[in-house]
Amino acid sequence: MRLSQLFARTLREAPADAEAPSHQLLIRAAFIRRLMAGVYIMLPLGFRSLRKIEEIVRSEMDGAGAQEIRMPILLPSEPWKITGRWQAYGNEMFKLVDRGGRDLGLGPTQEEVVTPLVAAEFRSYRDLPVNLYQVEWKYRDELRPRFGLVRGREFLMKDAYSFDADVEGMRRSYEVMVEAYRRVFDRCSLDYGVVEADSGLIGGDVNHEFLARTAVGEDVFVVCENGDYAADLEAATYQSGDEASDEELAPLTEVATPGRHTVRDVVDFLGQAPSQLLKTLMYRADGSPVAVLVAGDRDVNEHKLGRALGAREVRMFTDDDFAASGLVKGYLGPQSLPADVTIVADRSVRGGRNWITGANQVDQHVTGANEGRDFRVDRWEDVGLVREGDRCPRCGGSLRLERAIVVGHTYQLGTRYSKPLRATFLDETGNEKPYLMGCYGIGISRILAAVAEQHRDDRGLIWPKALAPYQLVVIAANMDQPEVVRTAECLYEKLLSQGHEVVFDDRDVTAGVKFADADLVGYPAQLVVGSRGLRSGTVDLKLRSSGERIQAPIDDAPSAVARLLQEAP
RNA sequence: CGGGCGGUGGCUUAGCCCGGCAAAGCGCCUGCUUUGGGAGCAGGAGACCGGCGGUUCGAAUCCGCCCCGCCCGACCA
Repeated sequence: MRLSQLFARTLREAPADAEAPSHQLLIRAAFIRRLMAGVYIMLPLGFRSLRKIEEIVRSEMDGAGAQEIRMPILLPSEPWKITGRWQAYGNEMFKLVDRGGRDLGLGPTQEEVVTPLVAAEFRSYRDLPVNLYQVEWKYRDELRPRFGLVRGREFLMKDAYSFDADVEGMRRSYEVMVEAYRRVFDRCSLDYGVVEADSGLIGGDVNHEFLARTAVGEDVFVVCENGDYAADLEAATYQSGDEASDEELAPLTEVATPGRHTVRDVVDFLGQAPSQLLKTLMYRADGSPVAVLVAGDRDVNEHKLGRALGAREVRMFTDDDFAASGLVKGYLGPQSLPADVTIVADRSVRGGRNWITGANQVDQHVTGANEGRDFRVDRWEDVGLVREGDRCPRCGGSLRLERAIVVGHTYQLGTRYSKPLRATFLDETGNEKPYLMGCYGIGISRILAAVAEQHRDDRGLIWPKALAPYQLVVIAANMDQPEVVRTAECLYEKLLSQGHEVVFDDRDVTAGVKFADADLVGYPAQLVVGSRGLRSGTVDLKLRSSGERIQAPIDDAPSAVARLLQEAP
């Protein structure tokens, strides 16, 4: 490809609406252009890199025994209504109505398509296991699209679905996929980790996220300083100091706290630490009222709360809920909650004594509140949100919060979909049983952003060979000198014929522009033909990743390029 | 959806407080001069200042409503 013809106009300055480095560089280097929030056009360079990722994923999926199919994006609503996800996905699913008035959706994921498909075709345990995958654009009306390709409303995903006859089989299929995922991310040169995660709307029990470490990322995860624990923030736990305080029990005393209804206001007013206040938060879990108790310096993890309660939907009390219940927002305490409220306390407050908490009246708090004597706890659960510095659940080491981009997520679904959709096979004894399923996603367009985020410097992108749109750029440094142009052209043709993925920068611009663009786009290697070298019969080679420059005789240039590319990461 | 910030030629921005000829750099076109790390000079094209309404003799500027985008948060590959 000649750059004079390539549909790629690089930008000297970052567009104002891009903040993340990967986003800015992908736009500046002419890989992508924004169409609207969370929706991007793939330009030739970006599309080539995206295809490379796709092919890596395909080869590893095929190698792991999965078979590629292609499922529709436009979906009927019925199976979604059966599994409850038509509602559960809510506004995150793009919904439309056809001319006949039927509800349709754009696919955010495809369990509801693949499960009935397999159930209709593979009816016997003899057919199992089977694993089907596709690479297709997905649609989710995200609450907040972010960082360009990192979280789009339209994104390219590889989704695979395994079907097994029993739990052991499902686990084996799962392991095979996890190993394939490791190879995919290794081949993409990603610095990544595997963590325990929350299964969200997909459901199921065991699941893992593959996280690419980045300074900007849509995801927060927790790691132990000793490296023995890592989990997504939504799933992370911590050791709670269970040792009971030996403090003497103080009497329950009301104190006036006029106008002070935030934790900060109250403890400052009373001259105490936030950890001494017992926060009482009202939730509705599948409709039932639940009070959650945590220390004043900790937040509730609603994902963990939902799981602890076995609830599908957990949301905080609205003002209407407060009005209907007669509880006083801002001055809640567990002492006088009605009997129909389930009181859930985070394990970390178990040892605490003499709490400050609300008095259930405006402008009143109490001190000296104690569990057992003054209030009851119906359930002790692990529902606290991990904070920086909490103790590791494995070793007690200090936990740290880091950001990452989730590039893959694997789930052991069990019968989450096969049961409601009545997707069954006949086992050895002739009994109908639901399939044991797994599902496995890789964000392909997201990998493009994650790799850009991890492989760059202040000059631009630094693509690993496996993902670079082209391996090499041949730069003619002096377009006014026919000898230079002729030599560059000749080398370009030769490299092309040898099968290299090479572009020829034959644009009529100054050398500086070409060098800057070559660094910005991030070709792994650059070959520079200029009048300076030509005098001594040489060309210059540069490795983008290390900045290493060498000279090679013109005749030897193609093999020198091949050797240099060998070295490139 | 809540909080914060923003929308002015293709891009980055100034102008907005304090109303009075829409401006600069980059990019683009023409010509000349240049040519190894985003060259120089000269000329040129390109903007109903996000939209609608209001105030005013006069609105990019003031007021109201709406739309769009970015960042933080709640959700996710």
